[in-house]
Amino acid sequence: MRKPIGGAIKAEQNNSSNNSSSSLMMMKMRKGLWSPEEDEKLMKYMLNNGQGCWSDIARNAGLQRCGKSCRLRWINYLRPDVKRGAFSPQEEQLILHLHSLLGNRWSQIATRLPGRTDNEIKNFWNSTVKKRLKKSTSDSSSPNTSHDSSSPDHRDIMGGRTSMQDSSNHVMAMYMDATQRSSLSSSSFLQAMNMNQMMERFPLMGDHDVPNMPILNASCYGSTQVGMDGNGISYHGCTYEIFGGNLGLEDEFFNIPPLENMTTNNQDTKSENHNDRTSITNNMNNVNTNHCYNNIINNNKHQIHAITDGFENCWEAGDELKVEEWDFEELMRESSSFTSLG
DNA sequence: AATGAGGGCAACCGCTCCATT
DNA sequence: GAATGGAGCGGTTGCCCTCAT
Repeated sequence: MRKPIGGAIKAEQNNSSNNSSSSLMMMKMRKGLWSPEEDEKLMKYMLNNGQGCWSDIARNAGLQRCGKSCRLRWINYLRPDVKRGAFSPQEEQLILHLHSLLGNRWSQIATRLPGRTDNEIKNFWNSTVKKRLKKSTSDSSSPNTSHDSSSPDHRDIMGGRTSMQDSSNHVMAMYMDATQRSSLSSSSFLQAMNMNQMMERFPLMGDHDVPNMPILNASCYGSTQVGMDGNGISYHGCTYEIFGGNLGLEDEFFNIPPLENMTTNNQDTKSENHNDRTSITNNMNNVNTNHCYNNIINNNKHQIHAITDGFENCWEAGDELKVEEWDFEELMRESSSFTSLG
């Protein structure tokens, strides 16, 4: 909602009939783009006095802005540690990953990307990533794409494809369910769509001849391990493209944890929307470490076949990968270790 | 060179949460 | 317990820029 600089001073819309100080303040409140002078004022004030009550800051800094506006400007633009410029492939990957965990909780995602603001990430998602997802969806829905799962070649590779498709539907349903319950936005729906496509391209999950292999039920979905190379997702040594590839992360793992996590432990529907922000974080901070996940990450970080080892370890151990056993903080440490953001 | 479309991004809006009174 | 105000969050808007025509 960019407005002309200096254009929207409400005083001009009112006359002097209202004499209260608060009204005067409101009358003088400036909106729209920040001028360099305003930036300088706010920056100086913040550096000298530090953060406090934002309405006081606005007043004391001599700004005709509301505290809210000052806060936003500081956080999104003036803060010394704010990182600007294009997102690196690693950052992109981490955003995708975190979004699969957290949905549109941009502030939560932003805390995992040093120097990036929630607004920036949100904008990035709403423009770039959504576009890619849409493109990816339309590409794969095209009957002539190289990923056409109905092609004979593909079918050869896709042993057990039928179950995969059923399973991916399951995932979709699950995801949708989680989406509904957690009030996630349409972007999550898009992502779910994309996840389905991804799942359709993972032949070996359906091919995995392990009795009782719980293909893509909520638990297994939670531990779906996907390796990344420069061109996309690798699974059992096969490479599948997502988002047109080029997401980097050579020889590294990319875990797609279950979105179900986010809700099964938060059945209290009141926790949804805003107040589940904290409950989710707290929940994740308090969960026990999923040893299966840690086995995979810690012991087999750079080996594709480790993925299946991880699965088998899980099921041999008879683990029901309960969603509450998933250690978010641990994951984040691992994530940061393989994304080397800076 | 002119212009229209689309994308990127900064900033506002409305809402909720939380602390204080 | 209710009211109030500040802070923070996600959604949305609309201006500016770039690019295709």
